Amino acid sequence: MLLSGTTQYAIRAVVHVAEHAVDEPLRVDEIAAALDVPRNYLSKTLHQLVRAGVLRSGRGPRGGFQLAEAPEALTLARVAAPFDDLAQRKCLLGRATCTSRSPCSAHGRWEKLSSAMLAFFGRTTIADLMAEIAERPSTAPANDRRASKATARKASPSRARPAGRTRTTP
Amino acid sequence: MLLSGTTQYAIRAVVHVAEHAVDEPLRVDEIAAALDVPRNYLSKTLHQLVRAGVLRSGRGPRGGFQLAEAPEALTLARVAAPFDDLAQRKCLLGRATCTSRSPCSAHGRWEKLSSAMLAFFGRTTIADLMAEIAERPSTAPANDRRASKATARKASPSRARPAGRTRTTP
DNA sequence: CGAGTTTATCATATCCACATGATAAATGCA
DNA sequence: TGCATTTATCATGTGGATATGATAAACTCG
Repeated sequence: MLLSGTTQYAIRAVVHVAEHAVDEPLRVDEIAAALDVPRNYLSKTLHQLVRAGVLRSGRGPRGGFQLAEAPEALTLARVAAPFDDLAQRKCLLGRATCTSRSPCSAHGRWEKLSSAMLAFFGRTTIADLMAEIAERPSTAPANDRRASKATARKASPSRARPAGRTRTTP
Repeated sequence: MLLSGTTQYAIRAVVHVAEHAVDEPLRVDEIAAALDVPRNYLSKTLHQLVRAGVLRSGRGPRGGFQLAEAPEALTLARVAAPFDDLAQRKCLLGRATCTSRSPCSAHGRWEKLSSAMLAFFGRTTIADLMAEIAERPSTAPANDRRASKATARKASPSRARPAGRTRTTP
């Protein structure tokens, strides 16, 4: 795999949180069920994302996970960082020191692709991956305005919560 | 890592064989020493390459490993195939079925890069990675000329062989 | 043939990513 | 305050990639 399983969990989880934890935090159980991923393992993974400043968490009733920043600010590189050293892929043959000064035999040919990959992870954001759910072109917004999500407010809560007063980002 | 450690061994080993096993086969001990990888593990790895039709092997005195085909015919994809399912990297999030019909959230954005990667492995050959030793541009290429090594043809054989009659590809 | 050399293969060992289950700690609320 | 809820953490298990060491099988050559 290109990314470790844990990193894939992390990206999918953060996208899911970004999409569904708009009003109130989302609990691990819901995320794990939605992604079909082991609950306790995901819990640990999410906690690492909290420490990395990608998510925020709270315990007890009304606890759960939310984004710590706007999805447009969360690059895949940031989400993957705690689990995967992406820069390591710069050398195809795994040499720790593979520079243009001391290149491995594949260096010159691989360089362009590896830079493109790093750029991809550095530029693609969680918001980019949310696009397809957000899109709802009934009124046909021309290009990529996923802001239209605002119209479809509050996608049906998968599990009925006591439905207390809605807390809007305390 | 992008490629598994074993795959990296395999590529480096095949390049080494291509460069040094021109007259007579090369023994595992020499390859393992040159690459600084565990001998028996490499032996097993090389054997898989034999079964894959990348290398040829022989036992006993005058045994060892040679290329089974011209280095121009050996793509990285072929060398990596026994160890690594490169096509699996087509989906960033690891979904088995991730097509344009049923795409993961990253599909559209990742597609171009993943195809470029597959193309790279399908087109780059062992000969390409030998280039720097093979090249002998006595007419001075301006920058980055590590090719000057090439002038010192046939780097000293690390271990003296009985030096019998040279057998040229039977 | 028989001795020596070299790959092929087998039986284990080690390490790490991934996962599980139980318990602790924090939080909200009646 | 005390109970229910939810994350945090700990102890442990499992499987596969990576290695190791020993033995078997094939080959060369005197």
